[in-house]
Amino acid sequence: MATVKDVARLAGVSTATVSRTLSNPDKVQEATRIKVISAAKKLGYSPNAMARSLRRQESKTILVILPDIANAFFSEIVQGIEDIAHREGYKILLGDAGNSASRAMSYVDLYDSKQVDGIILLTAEVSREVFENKFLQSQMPVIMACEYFPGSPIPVININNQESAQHAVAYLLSLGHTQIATITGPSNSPITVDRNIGYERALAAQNIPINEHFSVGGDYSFQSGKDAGRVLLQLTNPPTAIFCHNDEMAIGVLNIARELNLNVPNDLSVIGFDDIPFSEYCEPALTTVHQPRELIGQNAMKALLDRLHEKHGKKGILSQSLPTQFIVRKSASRPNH
Amino acid sequence: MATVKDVARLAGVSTATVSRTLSNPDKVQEATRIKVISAAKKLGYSPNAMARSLRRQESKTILVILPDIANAFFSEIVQGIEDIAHREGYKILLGDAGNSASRAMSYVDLYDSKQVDGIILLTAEVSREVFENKFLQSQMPVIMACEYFPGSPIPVININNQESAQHAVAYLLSLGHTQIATITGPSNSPITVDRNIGYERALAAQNIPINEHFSVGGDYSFQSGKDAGRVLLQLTNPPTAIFCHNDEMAIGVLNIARELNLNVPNDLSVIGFDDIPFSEYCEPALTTVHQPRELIGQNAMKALLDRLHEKHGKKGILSQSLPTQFIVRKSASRPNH
DNA sequence: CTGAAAGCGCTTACAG
DNA sequence: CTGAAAGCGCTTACAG
Repeated sequence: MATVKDVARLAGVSTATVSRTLSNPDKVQEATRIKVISAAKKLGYSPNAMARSLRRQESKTILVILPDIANAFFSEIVQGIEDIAHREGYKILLGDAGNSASRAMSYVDLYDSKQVDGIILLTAEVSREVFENKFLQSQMPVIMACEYFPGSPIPVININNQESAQHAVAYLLSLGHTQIATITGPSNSPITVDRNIGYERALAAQNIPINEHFSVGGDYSFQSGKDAGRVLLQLTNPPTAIFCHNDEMAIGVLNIARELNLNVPNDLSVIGFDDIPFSEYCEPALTTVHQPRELIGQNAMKALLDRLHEKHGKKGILSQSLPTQFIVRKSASRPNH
Repeated sequence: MATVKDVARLAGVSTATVSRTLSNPDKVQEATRIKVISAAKKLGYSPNAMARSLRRQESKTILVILPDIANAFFSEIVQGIEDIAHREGYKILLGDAGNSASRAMSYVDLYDSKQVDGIILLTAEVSREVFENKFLQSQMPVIMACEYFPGSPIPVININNQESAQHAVAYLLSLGHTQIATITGPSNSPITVDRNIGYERALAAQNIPINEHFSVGGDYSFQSGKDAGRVLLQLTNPPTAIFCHNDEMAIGVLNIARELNLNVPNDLSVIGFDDIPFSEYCEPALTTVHQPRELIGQNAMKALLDRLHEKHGKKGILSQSLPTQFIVRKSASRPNH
C-alpha cells in the first residue's frame, strides 16, 4: 500500500505537505494541492489510521458496551449513537457482553490500550468501582444510557422509570383493576428498583395493599415472562392485570395466557415497557410505555462528544431524563367480574 | 499513561526486554520476567494497541458489515462470530449499513486505513465490483455469510435457500394446499431468487401452474409483510397458504389475517423463514425454516481466520452450505373446503 | 538471555 | 507556503 512517502515522491513535495494537503487543505497553495491530490489518487493512497492515531493520540472510535446484542431494545439506541458518531467522524465499536459482567469488563481494555476514546455503557452489569475509578482518576470519558448506578458521578441519559411505571399501573387502576401483579427485571438492577417503586406508589395512592405473591422476577427474556406469568396465573387468587418490566416478558405472558385459555384483555390485562417494534404486531397489540430510544442514543453520543471536547469544563452536568409516552393498544381493558 | 519506557526504567531493563516479557515470556529469564511484570503492574501498564498495530502491521480487528442492526436475524450470527473471534484474540467492529448500500461501502475504508484485518459481509447490498477487486487484486480477506454474489470468487458460508424453500412449499402441498402464494425478499437479492426457484420447483413438481398474482415483494419488515398480505388476501381468488421469505413478514401476515377476521391456520396457512426467537411466541406459533445462525457466524469467522493465516494457500475453497431444519409449529394446517 | 537501534506511517512545532 | 526533523509507542532482526 502507498504511504505518504510515495505520494510525496510522486508529487515532488515533502511528506509534511502531503499530510497538510489532506488534513488542512487551505494551508497549502492551490497548485501544490492539486499535485498532491492527483498523486494520492493515482496511487490509491489511504492514510494509515493506526499511525495517525498514534501520532494524534486519539482513535476517533467510541466503544458501546451492550448487555446483549440479541435484545431488540438496543438496536435503535445504537442507531441513534451511530447517527451522531458518523456525523462527527467517529467510528463505533460494539461490545456485546452476552449478559456476562466479566465479558463486559473485558472491553474496557480497549480504552486502556488506546483503541477507543470513550465509552457508552448500556449496562450496569459491570464493576461500578472500576468504572468510577477510571472516570474520576483517569478522566475516562464515559456516559451511561438507560442503565445507571444510583448516586454515581457518571453521567446518564435515561428516562424516569419510576414515573413511567407509576403511570402505567395507574392506568390499570383507572380501568378498575385492583389485583395487579408485576413481573420485574433483574432484581439487582436500579431500573428494576425504580419501576417497582412506581408500581408500589400507584397502588399506595389508591390504598391498595402490596400482595407479596404478586411480584415475580424475570430477566427480560420471552421465556422468563412466560414462566413468571404461569406462576402468577396459577395462584389461588390470580391477578386480573400484570405490569411487566419489558415487552418481551409481556409477550411471554400473552403466550402463557393463551396456553391457559385466558383471553387478553378480557380475562387478563397485560402492560409492557419499552415499545419494541414487535409489540405492535403481537396478539393482542401491546399497551406499553414508549421509550425514545433513538433520542437516548443520540443524546448519549452528544454528551460523550461534549466530554471529549471538554465543553462544560470537566465537571459539567450532562445527565438527562427524557420523556416517555404511554401507548394504549389492545392488551389492557376493564376487568370482567 | 505508562509506556514501555517507564516500565523498562522501573525494572532496570531495556524496552526490548519489556516487550519480550509481555509477548514471549519464555524468551526471558525468570528473574527478569518477575522484575518486569511487577514493574508493569505497579505502573498499571497497558500496551498501546495502536503502536503495536503499526509496528506489527495488523490490527487484530475484524469488521462485520450488517444490512440493518434492527433485524433480529443477525444477532445470533454476530454472537457466533464473536465467540470465535474472541477466542482467537480478535476484536469485532460492527458496521451497521442501515439498509443503505453507500453507507455499507463507507466501511471498507476501515480496511484501506488498516484499522481492520478482514471483513465479514452479511449483505450483498454493496458494490460487488469493489469487493471483488479488493479480494482479487489486493487480497483483502473477506467472507460473505448468508448473502452472496452468484458466481463470485468470494467465499460464502450459507444455507441452501432453494432446497429449504422447496421443502417448505412441498409441506404446504402435502397438506393439500394448491393455492399457495409467496411474499418474497428484495427482488434484486440472489437469496430471493433462490427461494423463488424453490417455491416454483415445488409447485412444478405437482404440476401446479404459477399464478403471477401470487407473488408479492417485501423488504423483510413486519410492515411489508402486512402490506403484501393484504394485497394477497384481498384478491378475488385469494390463496389458502402463504410462504414468506422471512419470519418478520410472516408475522405481518398473521397480523393482517387477524384484521381481516381470518383464522390462521384454519382459514390461512402461513410459513416463515429463519426461525427468529420471536417466531415461537407469536400467535399462532410460526411454522418456519430454521437457519443455524450461530454456526453460520462461527464458521464464517473460522473461514476468515484461515484466510488470514493463509491456510489452504491463497485459493483454498472455503465456501460452505450448512443444513437447515424445517420446524413445524401451529401456523400451517390442511385447507378447509 | 539481553540491549541498542531501526523503523512502522503518520503529524506538527519550528525555522525559513 | 513549505521542508527537515523529531517523535507518538511499540517490536524485532541483529549483534553480543
